[in-house]
Amino acid sequence: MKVKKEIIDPSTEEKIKNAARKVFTQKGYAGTKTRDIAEEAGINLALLNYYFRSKEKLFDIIMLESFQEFMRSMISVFNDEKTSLEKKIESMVSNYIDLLIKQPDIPLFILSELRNNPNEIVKKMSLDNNLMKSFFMKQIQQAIKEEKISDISPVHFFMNMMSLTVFPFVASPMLKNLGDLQQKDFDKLMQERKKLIPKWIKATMKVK
Amino acid sequence: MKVKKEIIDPSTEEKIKNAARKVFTQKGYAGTKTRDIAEEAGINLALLNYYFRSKEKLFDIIMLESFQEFMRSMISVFNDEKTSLEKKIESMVSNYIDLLIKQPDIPLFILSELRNNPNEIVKKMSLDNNLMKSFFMKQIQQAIKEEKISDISPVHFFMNMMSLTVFPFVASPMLKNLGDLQQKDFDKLMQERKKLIPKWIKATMKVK
DNA sequence: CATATATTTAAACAAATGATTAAATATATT
DNA sequence: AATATATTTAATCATTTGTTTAAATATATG
Repeated sequence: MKVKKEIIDPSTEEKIKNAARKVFTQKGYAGTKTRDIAEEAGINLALLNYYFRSKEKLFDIIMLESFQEFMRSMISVFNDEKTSLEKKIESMVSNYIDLLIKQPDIPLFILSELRNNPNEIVKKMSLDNNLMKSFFMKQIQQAIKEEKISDISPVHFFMNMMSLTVFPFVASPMLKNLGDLQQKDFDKLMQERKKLIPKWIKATMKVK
Repeated sequence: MKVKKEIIDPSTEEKIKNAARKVFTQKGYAGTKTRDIAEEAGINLALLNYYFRSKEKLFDIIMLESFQEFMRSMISVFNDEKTSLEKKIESMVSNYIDLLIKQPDIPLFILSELRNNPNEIVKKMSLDNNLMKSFFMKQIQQAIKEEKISDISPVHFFMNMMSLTVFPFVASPMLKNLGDLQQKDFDKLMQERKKLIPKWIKATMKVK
């Protein structure tokens, strides 16, 4: 084992990461075999350990990246001091649905892995970006003060926004079955929700 | 291996099932080792196979029961022809939140296992209880016709109800971190939602 | 009580799985 | 070109893991 390579072949390393992202996301950490990743990447099994030392270290990298991607849309929007509360909700929902149509199984991957592991990554990310102290939360508190929206814990509104946006993707296998929907029908509903969810959120915010 | 026992000891069998339910729900199928279950149940490893033949068969039993429990609240409420649409929403949400406070990790268990397996159980259950043909859906369609609620696919309303109710539990590890909440705070919010969600749903139903 | 049947146990097996090794090949450096 | 370094490969290892076996113990039945 060399400590470090002076020159890396990005192609092989990337092939492994891409394969790992795909397989881990589909099957979870425990359900993924290193041989699955090697096969998916079209590389020799030993290369996985050569480039990433262990299954766990590779997983940590993939999880960190997935989590960052999942949070990125939110964070940039939340801390923008120029946009109104309404605009924030609109762009958050729209950004998320676009992301989720492209990568529908990121949330379930993150949430199901989080279940077991009080993951370091999440703790770190949460500290770095304390939601409760974001400009978004200040705007909600201000709107409550001005009696523009109802006096309910702002966390409810955040939960509602995430729930309405993310849950349909998390539950899509069940919802498709229960609702008798094809993928095409499902995607159409999700597109509709881009415009509907902001309206719904605003309506709920006025409920006493 | 005997084909069938004439007399079974319900105590041992139940111990295994209870342990299996706990471990499978926490760690998922792939993450669960038969030895984990045996240890949790306080029984000899071989008894698992003696009573249930294999890990997979035991899992199928647990999954079926969990799924049935998850659907039961919904189905009985949905097909009741005596209650109004409003009352249905209220009792559904309230039933679900009570269930989820007691068993918070059932939904994530079901959804994460469903991700891989286009499970037979779900297909069967869905056929038996076609949501789209339930009395609940007829009531929504009727309300749309009478212009009491907005003309949007009824599936949206169903999604919204499930999202607002179930998602906070599925995402609780993340929400607790992001929202800086203790378990106590979280439970309090969920109790508040029992009354809030029905109001929110009704508000969204009038959004054009 | 004697015998059959059911349950439990410790030990072992076979396959799967994460990781390593040493040799072979490719690539860079002088 | 010669040498050093990096990458790739096939084979192997050590553990883990689901399952089975055969013997021991408990329980029921006649």
